[in-house]
Amino acid sequence: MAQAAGVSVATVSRVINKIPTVNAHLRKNVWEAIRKLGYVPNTQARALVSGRSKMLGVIISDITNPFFPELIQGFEEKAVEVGYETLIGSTNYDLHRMELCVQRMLERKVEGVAVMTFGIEEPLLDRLSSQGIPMVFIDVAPRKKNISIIHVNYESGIREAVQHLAALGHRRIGFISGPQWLHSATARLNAFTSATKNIGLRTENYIFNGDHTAEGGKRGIEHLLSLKNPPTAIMCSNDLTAIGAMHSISRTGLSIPHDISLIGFDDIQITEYMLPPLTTVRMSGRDIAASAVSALLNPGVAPKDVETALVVRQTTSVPSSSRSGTLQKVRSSKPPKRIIK
Amino acid sequence: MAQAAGVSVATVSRVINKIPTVNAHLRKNVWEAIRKLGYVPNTQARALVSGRSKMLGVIISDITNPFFPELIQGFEEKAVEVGYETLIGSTNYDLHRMELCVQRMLERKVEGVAVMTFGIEEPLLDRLSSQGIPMVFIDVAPRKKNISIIHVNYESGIREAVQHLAALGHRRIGFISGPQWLHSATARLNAFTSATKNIGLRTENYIFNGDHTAEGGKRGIEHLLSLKNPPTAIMCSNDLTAIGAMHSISRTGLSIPHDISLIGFDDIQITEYMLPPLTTVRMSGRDIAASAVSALLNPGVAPKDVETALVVRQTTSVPSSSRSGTLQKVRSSKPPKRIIK
DNA sequence: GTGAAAGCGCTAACAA
DNA sequence: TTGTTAGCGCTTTCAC
Repeated sequence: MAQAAGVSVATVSRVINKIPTVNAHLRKNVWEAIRKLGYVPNTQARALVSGRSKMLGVIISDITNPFFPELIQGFEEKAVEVGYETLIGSTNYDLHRMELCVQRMLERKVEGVAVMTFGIEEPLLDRLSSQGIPMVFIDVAPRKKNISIIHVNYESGIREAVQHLAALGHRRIGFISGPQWLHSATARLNAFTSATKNIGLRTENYIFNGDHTAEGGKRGIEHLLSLKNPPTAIMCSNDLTAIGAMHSISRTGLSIPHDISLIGFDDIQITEYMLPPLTTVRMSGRDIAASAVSALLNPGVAPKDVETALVVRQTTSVPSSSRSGTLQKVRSSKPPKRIIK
Repeated sequence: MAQAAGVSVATVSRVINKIPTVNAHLRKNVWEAIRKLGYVPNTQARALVSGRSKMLGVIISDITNPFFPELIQGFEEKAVEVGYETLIGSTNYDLHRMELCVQRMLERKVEGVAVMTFGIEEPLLDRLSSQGIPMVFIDVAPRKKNISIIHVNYESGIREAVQHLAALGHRRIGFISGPQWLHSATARLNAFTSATKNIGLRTENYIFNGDHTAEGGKRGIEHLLSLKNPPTAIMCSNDLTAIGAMHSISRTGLSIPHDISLIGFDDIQITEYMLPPLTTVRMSGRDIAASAVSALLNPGVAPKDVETALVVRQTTSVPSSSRSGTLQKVRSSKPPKRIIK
């Protein structure tokens, strides 16, 4: 290659790395030879000598969790943008696979690891940490050098959602939570509690402990609707829960949003295709991914928080009690059936 | 590292690569030193000297297509299983990004590329091909050395679906197709046509040209239901289309499956969460991924076909016309509303 | 069975 | 400004 252009390998290297001190003429020759020979620099060799692999790792847990695809795609896109490759590892909650992931990351000499799984074993973390590899976590992480944390602002979106419901006239708002050991779940519950308290609503009896599955959503609905004075609106700690809730509600013959309003959390892709499309609080996987990439590349600076926001679709409306009341006359209790043609 | 174990680097190499001709005693020493020092072999260096990167590339097009996550996850899993890393490139239908993807794959010296996007420019393909890099495509590909093709058996699943509908008593079955330039779409349409013809059904007037989007599904329904003698069951070329169809149908006041049966294709994750859960033909992204990985690793042998199969959920039932007829008394036209407690 | 040494394709010092 | 050279961490001959 070098001789094809009539120069030394060093010059080729300089041209490729766009070192400005190269004679314009030679530079042109080199580029031509590169094109003619279809030459492609060997990243392995560059990595070996420079000590920089130009790779970033992401570790995720549950591959069936519909939140992750957006996260991964966002990560990959952002990484490519700044010249990095992405190594994906999925642990599927399996400790052994988690170990393998860490090992792979170490072997490939990644320059940073985003741990998007919930929890990682200390010893594994230490292996990464002791190599000085920057890491980034969501919400919580052991305090260590070169570990940064992306904080998600659950409050903003959930407050918006609560206020949206309150503005619609709802006073009895229920909440189906996620598992209590999950930080992001308790944070959402807390955000809900304080948002409702702030506007003078009491919700103690309207909280059901779910588990972030559709099944949990179903159970939550069964419980909440069996109350003597059931809530007229229900928020769910994630979209999967809300979807389970939708199924359960529709099976009772009640209609959404007419008889009961529903709000999810996450805004996974499915939600807009639900019937009716689910109103939810958006937590952007892309934002988290972007924040993660820049956190890994700038280990010193604190990553910026990720905001959440209400996305109003069609599962919320005024409570049915107020519909027949004097205040509002919204529409007949069911839209008339319309047969095409 | 080598001196820590009191041996030469060559011996360490032999131990790590499990060359059997190493003294058991020394071997033990080496492993101990490895553990004690937390030594991790440098993959870049190994790749450089061995000429084998142990990486495989996947190129996908539309990152919002819900079919891909399963594909990618399956690929990654399978690749890790056989000791390979996965490089993902998403083109988003952008030619320039496709070029970048190919360039990245070349630079990282991947040992194979699965092109899961629909279409790739010849010159790009040649760059890969001229390096002797094995490639794998779905359904169609230029005939070249080291290019293999995974054939999807669309017929089997679609035939099953048609027969399922016919067995239920449907005689007027519609089809909302995908875009005609897409091979996988025309293959599905052909499979449908021949499956219906085989059992003596005429469907010429019941075929609508969709585009594999929910929007296309909506338009398809509007057209098909406006026919003088509308179909009692409709199959869709993919799940997104079926989801659009569901929305459209429900908006007319008709109910699924009571008034009209619906079947999708792909079995993306969303489908089981639809209301009601969508009956569909499963094309496993995992199977395709697994087949792709082994095709790349064994460029000689033809990869095995991927089968499709009907997954019966709740969007199909006997046609409403036969319900009130003499042949069948299935159930009252609507399940009675049941209020919990 | 083990070690010494060459060299994979590059980059970065140093010379010229 | 350009070329020469050492060496990144490993595998693989080739001696021993």
